[in-house]
Amino acid sequence: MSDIIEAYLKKVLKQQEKVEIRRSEIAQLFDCVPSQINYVINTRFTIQQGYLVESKRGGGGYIRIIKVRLLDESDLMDTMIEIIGKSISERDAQSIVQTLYEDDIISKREAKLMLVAVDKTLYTGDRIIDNQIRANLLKSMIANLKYEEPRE
Amino acid sequence: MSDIIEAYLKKVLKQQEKVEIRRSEIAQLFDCVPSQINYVINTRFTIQQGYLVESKRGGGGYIRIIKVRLLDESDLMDTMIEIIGKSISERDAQSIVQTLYEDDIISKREAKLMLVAVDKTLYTGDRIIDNQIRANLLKSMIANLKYEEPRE
DNA sequence: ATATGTTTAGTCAAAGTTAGTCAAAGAAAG
DNA sequence: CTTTCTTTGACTAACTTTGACTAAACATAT
Repeated sequence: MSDIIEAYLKKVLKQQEKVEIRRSEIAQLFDCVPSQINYVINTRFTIQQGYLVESKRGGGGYIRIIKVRLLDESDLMDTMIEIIGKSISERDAQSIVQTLYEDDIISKREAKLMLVAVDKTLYTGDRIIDNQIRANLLKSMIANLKYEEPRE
Repeated sequence: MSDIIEAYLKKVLKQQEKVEIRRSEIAQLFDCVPSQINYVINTRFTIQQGYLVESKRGGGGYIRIIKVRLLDESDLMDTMIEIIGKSISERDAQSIVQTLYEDDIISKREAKLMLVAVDKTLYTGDRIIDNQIRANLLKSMIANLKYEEPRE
């Protein structure tokens, strides 16, 4: 179900940069509870994945999803480094790598390398420490790409 | 039993390069416990045998097996993985990356990424643990470069 | 202006649905 | 007889669905 709703919204976003919905309407359209829409947005339309979400409650309320595409690669990478901060989950890290790949900043092989570097099973086993190591690695890798000649 | 399930999956993969199953369905089809499917996958669809496996749990979960093409240099890479073992120093790791680059197995950018991933300052600070993490990362990275996925 | 009611969306935790792990038991091979 | 491979199932982990409760914005009456 979540996958279907995600696909629907992304399809719209392929043609427009922005989509505005009424939560209850979409819920009704797909015959699910309204909060499922929040679940989809929280898991598939995060800033790490390159989406911005705005909403308003009350009469005339809405949820707006905007596909953000930073003009400059360097800006995008700076923003990502900021988002990563001191600690990051495996899932969020994967989203960031995915976004870099989709925005054509890294190749598929580079993406694979970065995904490996971010894999939780390879570190210490302690959640908190692992999230910090992951943040360190990911930030360093991205920073490194910034100062290298563009690929190909 | 395992052989039968293996044969079934490989038959599908002869025609499709990719197969997606629901673990419980296949288990039911062959009248075995679900975890038997994991056994088959772990013993017969490894990366050494040229298969990539992806999966997702929860509602709409799946197991996906993808047939990949191994690179010509994959034997050399296997040797490197063996040499790395359970633990490796930063210096030794650097020379392995260097070798990969000189042998034209990885690009300059890929080398840079790997060198970052192998940098001691990014881990825990404990030398023994760091050497283990480094070995895990490096082996996993090399293993992931061994194959090429079919087109999307 | 303020209070009250209505209409939205947000949160969170419990329940539900998959797949993963691991070790003990059983079977087959050497 | 011993070793290795396979089968099984109890337990765990990850992801999704659901719904009761909360919060915010707007509308209306006082």
